[in-house]
Formats: sequence, structure tokens, C-alpha cells
Amino acid sequence: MPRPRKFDEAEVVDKAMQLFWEKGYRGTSPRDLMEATGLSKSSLYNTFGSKSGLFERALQHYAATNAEQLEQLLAEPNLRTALSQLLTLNLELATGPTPRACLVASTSMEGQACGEAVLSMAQSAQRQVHAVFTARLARGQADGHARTDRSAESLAWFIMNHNAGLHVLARTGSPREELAQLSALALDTILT
Amino acid sequence: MPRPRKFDEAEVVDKAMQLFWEKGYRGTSPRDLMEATGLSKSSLYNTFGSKSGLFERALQHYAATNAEQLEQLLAEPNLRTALSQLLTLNLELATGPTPRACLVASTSMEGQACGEAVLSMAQSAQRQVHAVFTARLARGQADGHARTDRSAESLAWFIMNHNAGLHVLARTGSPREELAQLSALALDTILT
DNA sequence: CCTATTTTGGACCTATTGGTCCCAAACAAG
DNA sequence: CTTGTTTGGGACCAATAGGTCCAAAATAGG
Repeated sequence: MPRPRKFDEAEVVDKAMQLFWEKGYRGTSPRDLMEATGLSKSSLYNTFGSKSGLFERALQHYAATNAEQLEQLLAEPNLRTALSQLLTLNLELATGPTPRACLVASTSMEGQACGEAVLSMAQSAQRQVHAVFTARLARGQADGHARTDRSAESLAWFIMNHNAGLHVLARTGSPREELAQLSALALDTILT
Repeated sequence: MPRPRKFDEAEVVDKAMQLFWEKGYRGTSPRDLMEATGLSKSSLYNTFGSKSGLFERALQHYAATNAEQLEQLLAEPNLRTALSQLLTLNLELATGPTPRACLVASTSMEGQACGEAVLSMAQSAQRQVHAVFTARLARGQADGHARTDRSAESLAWFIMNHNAGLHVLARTGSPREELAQLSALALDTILT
């Protein structure tokens, strides 16, 4: 009996995610969301309850998408190739026309403003990413491609740390070329 | 003839800096500033012109303070000791009760919201820090304490990158102990 | 002790944020 | 074609952001 919706929920979540990713949680207003999604305020609030409600969905969507892409990249058998592609991709994101740091990371950096629920979502997403890296690096250690004098966990944190820092340096205007060298150094640090 | 001010400008700038440092540019409202400094709105706007005007002063103050502290720490003759202290200090800042990333870095990450002038101040502050690190690392290379298969510039970016990333990981809930190990790895990567 | 000048408390202002609410339009089931 | 329900356009709202302005208070120089 009900009147059917005129929009696709998943599509709306995706558009919202793009916006949040680009401008951050606090930097995105209801207006922006209406514009980007094409929905009216009532449809948005009716469907997602609140700005943070929508953000939770967006973050979830981001985390899922991201984890999937990560696993795909890490599926490459050669560890050097895999990590190299990953670092390159990250560098592109950081130095591209619309620099976008990892949404999970920037959400965490925004802190309390996003609400407790969102923050713990970000934390568990991060742990998941760490687990994926750790698994791949452990495999790399086993077949002699990654150094073994440090735990796979440490190496995983190392590369995540590198990726996070890169966005900061990029935004502070470090030249792309230097960042590329930096990525190479990070890569060499991990591999044998 | 004029009625004298009841406050010390430098002191006010310092208090504002603390606030901005803790809550970011966008996260700090005129109200917060009035509360923290004890000044009325008219005094604040009369003295600093605008929120961003005050922020510029605060950022300048931060950059100066920071550069000074950095040079002090790097004055230590033993490179390992110097960097170790620095990394430890950074780790404390990142994992302390009120985690505070470098104000220059977080300002850059807030992007356009802070205004063009502020952004370029942040960039030049960052370049300055890089220059200081580079000089010290070049000295370290000369006396055999730092690896020489990479330029001092690259090593400087590396350590700055590490410090920046650490705040992200800390805020995403990585355990302090793992971050300490990570810092040790970074240190080993730089030294011979 | 004036007086010229500056400081400052606080009233006021406009735009935006994040959100609620109502009512008309839409439409599937019967 | 009615009916029951849900959607969505848009008016409305309280609070806050960021800032202006005025009148009263303060005080150093004369």
C-alpha cells in the first residue's frame, strides 16, 4: 500500500560517503547533503534519522568498500608488487586534485565531534585493516619476502602509519616526488 | 591618555593557542575563546580583528615555540638519544589524556576552512621544521650515526611522516605499547 | 580635576546548523 | 475507485557562529 521511494538508499549512502570523505563530518552540512544526494531534508531525516545516523551508514559503506579493495590488492602474490601498488594508490589519493585521506583516519582525528558510536566504528574498522595487513605480512615473512626481525603486527602498523602520515605531509605541501621517495623508503624498510 | 588594557596580549595568544591546539580551528567557537581567555568579545575582536586573525597569531606562536623546542632537543650531540627523546615526547603527546597532534599538521588537514593565509603559514612552518631536521640528519650522516644511502632530506621527511602518522594511529586506538615499538622501528630505520 | 582617548561589557544582528512538523501527493491492495 | 499508508516539499524552530556597535567606564596628560 505505501507510496514507493523515489531513490535508491545505497546510492544515497554512497553519495553521502563521497561528501563526508571530501569535507569531513563537521565540514558537511545538511544543505550539502541535500544538494549532493538530491533528497529533501525530510527524506533524509526520515530515512536516516540524523546526520550522524547517515554518517554511520556512510562510514560502514566506506569501511566495507575499503577492506574489499585492500584484500584485492594484497591478493597479488608478490609482496613487493602488492605493497608498491598500494603505496602508489595512496600517494595518488593524497596528492590528487581533491586530496582524500582515509575516512576512517580523518574521522578518528575529528574526535568527539562525531559521537562515541562513530568513533568506535572507526576503531574497529582500523583493527580490521590491521588484521588484513598483518595476515599478508606474516605470509610475506614465511616466504622470505618480508623482514622477520619484527613481528608482522609491527610491520602492519608501520605501513598504516606511513600511509596516514603521507596525507599530512601532502596537505602541508611536500612535493610529490619527495613523497614518492619516502614511500620507496618505507617499502624497503619492510621487505628483505 | 588611553585607558590601559587589563590583559597581556601574549598571554591571551598562548591561551588561544592551547584551545585551538586541543579542539582545532573549526572546533573552537568565539564562546570558547572568551571563556578560555577571560576576555569579552569586543576585546577579542578589537585586538585581533577576527577569529582567523587570532588563529594566525596563535599558529605563529605555536610554530615559534615548537621550532625552539625542536632545536633544543636536536642540540643533543648523540643522534640516537636526540631522536629517541623526540619520538618519546611525540608518543606522550599522542597517547596522553588530551591527545594533541602537531597544530601545524592538523591545521593543514582542516584545509580551506582555515583560510588561504593560515594554510600557507602552516606550509612554511612545516618547511622550516623539515630544514631543521635535515640539517641535524646531515650532521648525523657526516659523523656516521645516520644511514647515508638516502638523502638527509628524505630521512627528515621520514621522521616527520612517522610523527604525523603516530597521532592518527593513537587516535584510532592502537595500544601505546605497539606505537612504542613502531617508534623504535622508525628510529632503527634512520640510524646506521 | 578635567578631558581626550581608549577599553570593555553587553545588546544586537544575520546566516547557518541540525532538526521537527504538517500537509498534500502518490500509490498498492482490495 | 476508494482506502490506508507512506513519501517528500517546504515552512518553521531554537541554538550557535561569527561579528558589529554603542554607551559607559577608566585613566594618563595637562
